Amino acid sequence: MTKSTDSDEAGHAKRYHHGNLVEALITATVEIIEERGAEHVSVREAAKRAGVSPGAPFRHFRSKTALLTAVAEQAMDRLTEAVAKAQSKIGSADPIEAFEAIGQGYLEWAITNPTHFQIISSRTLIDFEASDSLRHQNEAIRRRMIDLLTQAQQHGRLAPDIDFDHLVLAARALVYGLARMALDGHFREWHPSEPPALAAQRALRLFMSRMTILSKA
Amino acid sequence: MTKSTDSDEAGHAKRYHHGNLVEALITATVEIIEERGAEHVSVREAAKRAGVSPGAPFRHFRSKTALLTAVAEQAMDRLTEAVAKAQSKIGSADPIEAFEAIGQGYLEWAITNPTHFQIISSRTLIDFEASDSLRHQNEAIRRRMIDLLTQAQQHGRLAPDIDFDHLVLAARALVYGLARMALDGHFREWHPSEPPALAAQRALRLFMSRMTILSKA
DNA sequence: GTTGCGATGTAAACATTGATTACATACGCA
DNA sequence: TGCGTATGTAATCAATGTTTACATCGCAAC
Repeated sequence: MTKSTDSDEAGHAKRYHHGNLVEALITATVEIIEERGAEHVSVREAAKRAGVSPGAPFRHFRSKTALLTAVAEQAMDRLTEAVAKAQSKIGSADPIEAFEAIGQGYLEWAITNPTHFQIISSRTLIDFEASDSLRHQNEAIRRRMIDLLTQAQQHGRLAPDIDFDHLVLAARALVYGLARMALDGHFREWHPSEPPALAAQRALRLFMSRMTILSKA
Repeated sequence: MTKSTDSDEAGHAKRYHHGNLVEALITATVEIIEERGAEHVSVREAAKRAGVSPGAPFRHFRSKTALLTAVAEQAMDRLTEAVAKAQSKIGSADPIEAFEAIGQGYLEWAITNPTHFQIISSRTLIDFEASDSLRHQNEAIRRRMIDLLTQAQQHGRLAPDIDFDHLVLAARALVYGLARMALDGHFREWHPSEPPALAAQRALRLFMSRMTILSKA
């Protein structure tokens, strides 16, 4: 059978202008990260998958780093969304429960989406400082955590002798550490009957239970 | 001034055989990681710094990954040494104190030597599974942590209702998370008056104090 | 409609990189 | 002394990031 025009994999007619190259490049890049890891992304490969010439990506991204940063921004949007959803899911207004929900939402998302989490947490492949979106969303989550713990402290739900700043630091480090351990394959030696995501959840639960005071209700 | 022979930067006569190329390449690679990050190491650059042709490194390392893995092995040796020293430094035989000393030694080393820690914790640039040395030393530290907590439990120094496996996981995640946060620049927003290494120490101290029971002595 | 301009693509080129191959040299042991 | 093998060089290859000159399309103004 003959075709009047060339076509790409999806069967669309191959036009000179792609129409949605930015999105296509980001999608292709995510695919490559899934297959080979973020360190082994190549712009040319992404261009090829988008059905476009090697130079085309540079019309939209100043550099390879800029492309990867765009991927990170998309990923951060999804993380923020997942964290928000985890918070709204628990009806409770209890600040401790809300705080833990952030951690659980973060953890679940990071473990379920290792590809996206990998690109977010990398600071050598992307230009974190140059992206307002990345910095602001990161800061927003951090501030929300501090707010919730401040509320908890005011309600007498934290041990009075506890150092507030270092508790926040420990909580963030615990969640971040669990997520990165999952990503870096540190769970390979874990009990096979308990999935990593569940183990991480329980470690966080343990931490919260020892650091906080149960509500009187 | 005239020289009878060519010489390298250090002034040694340039011989056809380098004499200690393996070490020189590892050293050069560490330098490059310090300057540009582990992702941007190039074998050719390492060869140039060692005063040798671009193909020479491949006589000693099958691939770029193998070179980076060798760097990781050297780094892991030093980490093991630092952890051992931190343990011997505290005279106490108290298992809880020994456990915390491991964490503090690990943390201090990782924060003081970000370059070496970076290459150890990367799992996409090196071939962790292929290196007996890396796997064994990693496993040794992990086993030592479990041993110490087991002893602590037997001496009644852990809360009886605590889940042992998840405590070990949380402890490891906390230390690993703190180390990676320092490496990834997450401490930039921290109080300038308290250095990151100290803040991390205190977060770990807080964790330990809430998870364990004070000795009667 | 036609025109024309800016946005978006292509093709070709360049320097750099990881890796291989054929050849050169020198160390150390018989 | 002589020779084999470990270790180096030089040349080469394909892949990559990025730039430049040119081609094509989309769309607003006339």
